[in-house]
Amino acid sequence: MPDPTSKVRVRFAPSPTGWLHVGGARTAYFNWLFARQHHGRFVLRIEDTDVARSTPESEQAVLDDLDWLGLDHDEGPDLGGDHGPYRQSERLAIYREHADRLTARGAAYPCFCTDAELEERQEAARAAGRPPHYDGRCRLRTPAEREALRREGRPESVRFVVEPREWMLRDEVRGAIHFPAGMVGDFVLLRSSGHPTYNFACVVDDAGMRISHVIRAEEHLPNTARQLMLYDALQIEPPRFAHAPLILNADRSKMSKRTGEVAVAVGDWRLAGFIPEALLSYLARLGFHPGDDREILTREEMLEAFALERIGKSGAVFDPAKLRWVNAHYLRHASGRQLAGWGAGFLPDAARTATPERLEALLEGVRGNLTTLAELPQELAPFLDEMPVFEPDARAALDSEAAREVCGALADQLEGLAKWSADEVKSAVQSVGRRLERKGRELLQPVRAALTGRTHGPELPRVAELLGQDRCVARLQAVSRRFLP
RNA sequence: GUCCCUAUCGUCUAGAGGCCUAGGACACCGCCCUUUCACGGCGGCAACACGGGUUCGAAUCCCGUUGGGGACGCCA
Repeated sequence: MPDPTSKVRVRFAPSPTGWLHVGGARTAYFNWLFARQHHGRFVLRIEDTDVARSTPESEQAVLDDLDWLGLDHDEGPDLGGDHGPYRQSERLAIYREHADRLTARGAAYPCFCTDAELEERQEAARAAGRPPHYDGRCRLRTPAEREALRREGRPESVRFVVEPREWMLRDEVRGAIHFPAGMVGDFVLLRSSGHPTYNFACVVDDAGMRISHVIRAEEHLPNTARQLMLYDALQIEPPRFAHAPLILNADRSKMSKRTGEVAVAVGDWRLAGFIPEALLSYLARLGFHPGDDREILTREEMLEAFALERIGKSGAVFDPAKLRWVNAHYLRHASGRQLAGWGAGFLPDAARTATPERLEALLEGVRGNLTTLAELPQELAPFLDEMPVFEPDARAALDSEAAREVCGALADQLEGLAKWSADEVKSAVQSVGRRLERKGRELLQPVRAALTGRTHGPELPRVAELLGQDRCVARLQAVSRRFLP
């Protein structure tokens, strides 16, 4: 519950130009944790100033992914709040007002350079080995020149006057960071379209929305210098900043949409059968350490353990293998009911139509063999279909006189059973083993293969229990008669 | 090119001058448990980038080199 007296206000500010990706999910999680543990407010702000790339569909997708992850916000475009609107495209007048104020004070000025001119000069500067900054040529124009340029119909943007001084940031995770003078040139505040640029909108909104802590990824570190300048010019106390390390590809480049041998979209992991708890737990440990040996932390445990000072400084490679391990861990320890909820979208029709009790029993039976929910159909199939589909190694395990003999003998034994339980089946198998003088792999592997068509799965007595007497007998008989579909 | 950040096993990381013969986890390998596979348990492999300082003592502090990354945009 947000506490109205808490001063902590954090935000997650995605741009709706695609899907939520894992880096964004981690940033959102860190912000959410910080807000919740300080009983503050978690604000969702949509940064849709890039008109060409922003779409309502994308905004909805991001909202859906956050919802799936269970990262609920307190203020946002969908909920409203006291500091809205929460979509930057709806705050244009606010940016204009601030830009005008800065211009009136001489802290900003109109710029009439065109894209082509800018690009040309930038390239020239690069070629000459100079920093590719704006050369400031519109800064000194007289009012008369400006009027003339305006009449020519040239595009008019607003640029910020960058003072020749150095800046210092006290980052909550990195400590003091010095930005020397001359690091950046006069940058654009308002585009000729009237839309603000990222740094300007970010500062105006963080200030306007009373954000106390900006927790975001390291890629924004150089931006912070510009933002500090803006806070200073606007005479606003800046928030505290915490920059988390980047999430990296296997080659240590920034994990992004294009370099993808690994899925980066949260939605892709969801579709691949990963559960939100596992994804969040894994992501949290990328660049964060709880201070003890725990590898998997639930949301509640993270609420206890999370601290800005425990965020690391160096980039972290995203390792799908470890995510798989975390996911499998959650699945193995889940109840049938939980699994039924998580796995709803992955269940085959035959499982959907089963009674809840039957479904939960099946899920608890197979959970030990699951890494992702996407494996549900194949793991469940032996228990749902009339006859199993035999995998190659199961066929191989059954391809001997000895194996068929075991199956035949066990079929007879099971057929005569008056009571059907895991224990009864177990002793029947034991007695067949004794009689035919077979044990271990020689005995159990053919039985498993005959019953399920596979060489791995739940413990045998449990398999038998879930399958029922008739199907067990039928399957063993089929194999003993060399009848493999 | 310029600026900024960063540097411990393949990967995620612990480590705040002596507790370090560098700990945990994933992955990999072996053994045990289970009359099978998996799960689990136990064990193994495997790292302080390099060079200078400071100090009685450095993975830890300082400087440099190298590597990696990010940013330099009317993208965010």
